[in-house]
Amino acid sequence: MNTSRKTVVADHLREALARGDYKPGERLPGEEELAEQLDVSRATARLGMRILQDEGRIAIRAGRGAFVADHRPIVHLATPVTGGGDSERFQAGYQPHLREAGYDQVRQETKVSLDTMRPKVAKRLRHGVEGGAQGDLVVVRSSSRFVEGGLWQSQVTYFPYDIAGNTPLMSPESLEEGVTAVLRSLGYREEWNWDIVGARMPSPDEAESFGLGPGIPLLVQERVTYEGERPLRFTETVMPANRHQLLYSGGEAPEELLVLASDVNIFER
Amino acid sequence: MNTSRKTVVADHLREALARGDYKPGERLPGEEELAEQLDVSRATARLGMRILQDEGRIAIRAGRGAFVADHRPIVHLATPVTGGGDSERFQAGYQPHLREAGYDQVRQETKVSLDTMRPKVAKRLRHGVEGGAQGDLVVVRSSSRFVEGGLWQSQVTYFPYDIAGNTPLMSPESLEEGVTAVLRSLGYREEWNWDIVGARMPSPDEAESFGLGPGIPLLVQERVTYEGERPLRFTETVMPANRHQLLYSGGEAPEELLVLASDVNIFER
DNA sequence: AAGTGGTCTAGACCACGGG
DNA sequence: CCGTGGTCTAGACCACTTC
Repeated sequence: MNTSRKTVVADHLREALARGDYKPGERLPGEEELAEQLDVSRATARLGMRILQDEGRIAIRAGRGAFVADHRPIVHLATPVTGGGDSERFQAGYQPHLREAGYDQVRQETKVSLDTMRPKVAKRLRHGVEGGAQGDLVVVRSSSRFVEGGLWQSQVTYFPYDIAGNTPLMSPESLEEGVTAVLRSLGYREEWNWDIVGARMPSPDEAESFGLGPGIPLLVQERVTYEGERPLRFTETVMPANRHQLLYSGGEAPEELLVLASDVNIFER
Repeated sequence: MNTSRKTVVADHLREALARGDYKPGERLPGEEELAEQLDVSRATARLGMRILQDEGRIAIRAGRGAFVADHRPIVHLATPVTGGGDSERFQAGYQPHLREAGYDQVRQETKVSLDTMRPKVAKRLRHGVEGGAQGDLVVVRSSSRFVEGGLWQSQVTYFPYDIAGNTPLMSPESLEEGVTAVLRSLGYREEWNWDIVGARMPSPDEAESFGLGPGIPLLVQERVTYEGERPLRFTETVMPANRHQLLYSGGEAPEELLVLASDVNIFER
């Protein structure tokens, strides 16, 4: 059994939270106060709080204090369009979806560049293509989505140059109709795809740009779409897991029940 | 710009790792040694290493030292069976899949209990059902999968009692044929489903049972399957993100390319 | 027993946020 | 300005691992 002093502090707080002594968003006792209450040094109280922070249960802000974390992830429909018109609620696009969830001030920045493939990209886009003349060139579209001024989600899409070169895909304008539609207008059909979903902790840069403290992982989704055996694009989406969840539906799901799913929260007990 | 001493330590290590000075699994300099090299107190060196640990880049083991983290997540095909026979490589089941990935000593423990629905469970299983006599009862199947002696993944499935009561689903034997097949033999068809995928940090209990240090999030997958509008089961799967990734395929994906996807690693740069 | 990380203290000073 | 967290030190002792 672990009865170190800092564990005592952490357990003390954890129990208080479980009891509901403090509501989400509410401020907790400060380091000094806790140290006195539990008769430990301030450093130890600090270490104890740090544990709760690493668990994602509280958010500590310098000069302000510690606050109960409030995770309300938004659900994104990730199921590819294969199934036809799935749910209008989600199909309408990213921004309306967010607005509906109560967020305002949604903004998007897109940058486009031309680059040679990193090994990681090559591994995903090279299949079924000879490494010909421009076989190493990719069009890179990087989009950052901001909500209420903060970075919300970032997405990078790589297209083989012979598909996207000198097309609307190279314009930094946002693609209102969606990538799939633009590709189709260029004569390519996204017939099928795979998604890989995983999670990891943010790098310092990522933590900084997303405004994340310790205890908040990133959800990472990689998607490659194909026409036949030919890869059309590789998209990597990175989003803080306290604000995002992915929804995959199988079969012909009635919209009403997808809406139910969109209300799910893995942080719920 | 952050130039605090502990940041210097962290950056020093991060650069060394990026340079490839230490390979995955290799031991790093100790706290004392680092402190001396960089002319900081041991406590500061410690804090610096802690940062790298929280990023999931190194694993620190008491009495041993710090080691470069080596994340090699296994890809699990999560796409529901809707599409028919997708890929034999994955369909064969969990254990062979793991064995193929080079792991031995795979074991599974299943416990079955009868319980009343928590609110979370009710929210997911109540739809399309009147809260009748036994409407609150659920059959709970908890499975823990162990690999090389350590907890690998844990899964809890809830069935409405009027579906699973007095059936093979209440036996703690593992269901060789899979839940879907057993349900079918009981006259239920899993016509469609939704999955919600998210990530969060482990609780102390979870960290303990999975053997996780700081810096490793959990991947959480929730799945509810339906026949028509009736929920048949709710499954929650929890797995350490450094060892698991989920694969969702859309369209009729050729097996060869799914195999390519199964080689993807989000930790790659 | 030696080596390495884990915990803890007391005290100092800095940095940020809000009156 | 004050309160709060952020960083850092020096030194002590404990617990676990390995030889």
